[in-house]
Amino acid sequence: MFEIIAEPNRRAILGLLVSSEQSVGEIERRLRMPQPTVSKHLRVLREAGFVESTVDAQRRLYRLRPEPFQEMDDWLEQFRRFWSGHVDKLERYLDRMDQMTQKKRKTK
Amino acid sequence: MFEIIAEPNRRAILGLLVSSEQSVGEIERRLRMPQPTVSKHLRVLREAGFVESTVDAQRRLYRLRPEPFQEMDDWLEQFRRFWSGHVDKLERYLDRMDQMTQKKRKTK
DNA sequence: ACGGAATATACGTGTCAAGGCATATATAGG
DNA sequence: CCTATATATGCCTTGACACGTATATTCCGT
Repeated sequence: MFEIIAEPNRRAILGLLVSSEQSVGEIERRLRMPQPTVSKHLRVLREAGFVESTVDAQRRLYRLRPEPFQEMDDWLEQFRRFWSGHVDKLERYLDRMDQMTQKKRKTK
Repeated sequence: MFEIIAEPNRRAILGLLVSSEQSVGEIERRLRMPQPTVSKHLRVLREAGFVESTVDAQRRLYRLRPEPFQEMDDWLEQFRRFWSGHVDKLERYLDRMDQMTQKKRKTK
């Protein structure tokens, strides 16, 4: 999942789709990306579950699926706790205490 | 930044460091990862700003820096709006309306 | 059927990053 | 200084993946 969004073009595509579903051609024009490139990235995104597509005549419309984003959000959650103000400062304080304790042991 | 966390070993390292700062050896033992591998990944993480290190005799202690996580969180924010309940349902509804309108145009 | 629009996919190429192994470097104690 | 511990880095290999070009496939109107 994280490997998927590591690619900048795919992030750009996702950024477009968050507004509304779009066809390959629309993505192509808005991002100035060659059509085969668009299709290839969309395939990756589709297979990874980030998007789903529907057929509209010759057009394929792509839209976001929320699940992978929720999973990423879950992963990020642990770090959010880490960086929220109070916890952050306390952790650093305790780490410093811990270091001092260890240094005392070493010098013994 | 996203390319950094695309690598599973690095995510694992970050997952360890969220609890408390650690030395290379501790990471090595907890993740059962060869020492040079740990060092290499830590270097990548350090250069990308995810971690910072301090020296404790022969040991290098690594700890998290919050900024990259905050940036990722910001990026995810747009999708959070997308998947929050009400907006999500409304969007889908509007998309369906949009599709119907287009189909009517086509058949005209 | 044919032609056109839209898109998916095949094929080939070049780049790059992860991992393994070896070695260099940093720090401290005796 | 020597020895020990801890870690960083060099070198090489290899597989993954993005991209460009070409072609195949899907769908529809006439």
